[in-house]
Amino acid sequence: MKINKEGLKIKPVISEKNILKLKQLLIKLSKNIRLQDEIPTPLKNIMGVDVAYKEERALTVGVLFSWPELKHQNTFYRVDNVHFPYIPTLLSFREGTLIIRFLKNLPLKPDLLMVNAHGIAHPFQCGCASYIGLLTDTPSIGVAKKIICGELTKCEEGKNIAYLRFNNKIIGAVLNPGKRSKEIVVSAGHRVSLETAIEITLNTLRGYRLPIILEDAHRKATELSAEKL
DNA sequence: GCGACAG
DNA sequence: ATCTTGTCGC
Repeated sequence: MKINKEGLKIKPVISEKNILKLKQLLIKLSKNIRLQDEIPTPLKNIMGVDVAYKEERALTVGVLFSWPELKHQNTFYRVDNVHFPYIPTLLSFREGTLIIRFLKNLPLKPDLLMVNAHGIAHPFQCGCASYIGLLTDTPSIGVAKKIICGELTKCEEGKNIAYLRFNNKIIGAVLNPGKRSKEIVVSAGHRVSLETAIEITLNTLRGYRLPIILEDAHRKATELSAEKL
């Protein structure tokens, strides 16, 4: 049995009953999400966040980039024990909680957050990016590599984008639709419109699959976890 | 009832 | 996500 100064490192088993309650909580929280643009003007920076795991420990990273220059400004990180398992649709309670804890201990408050997860393009309309935005009252955008729910609308003529529809509402957009290996799914998290989320995502693509901000956050999370965990 | 299911 | 060799494609 693995033990450290923080106590027993055991992934808690979540009961079916509690899973249902958490799903209901997400549905309830989704009603507080605001989808109009409420970002600082002018927008000065964007922080990309990511988490790397090693056994039952997690290293959360935040990379701050200036906007619109997109220059790296700073890197912050924090180490925690993992307290929740990965359960499809409940990523918020595993990773979201870690990122929120990280953000609340930062010496600054980013203008906008970019998260490698879904925003409202989620079965309960409250993915990890929305959850983080709501609980920290910060504008947020979700960018994921796979669709978790919704159906693709027809790709507009000449455009490289298709919208995601779920429950008869447009919940997100897929860039590079078709080739599943390169597509990315963009959705509003909180206090940002889908149009703005798409525009910012498109303007942060630099030849990698994900926005440079998320690629950088992911790379630093991996590097730091190898060194610190 | 069955299958799908971000990181 | 993470564990990992060779391998397919631009």
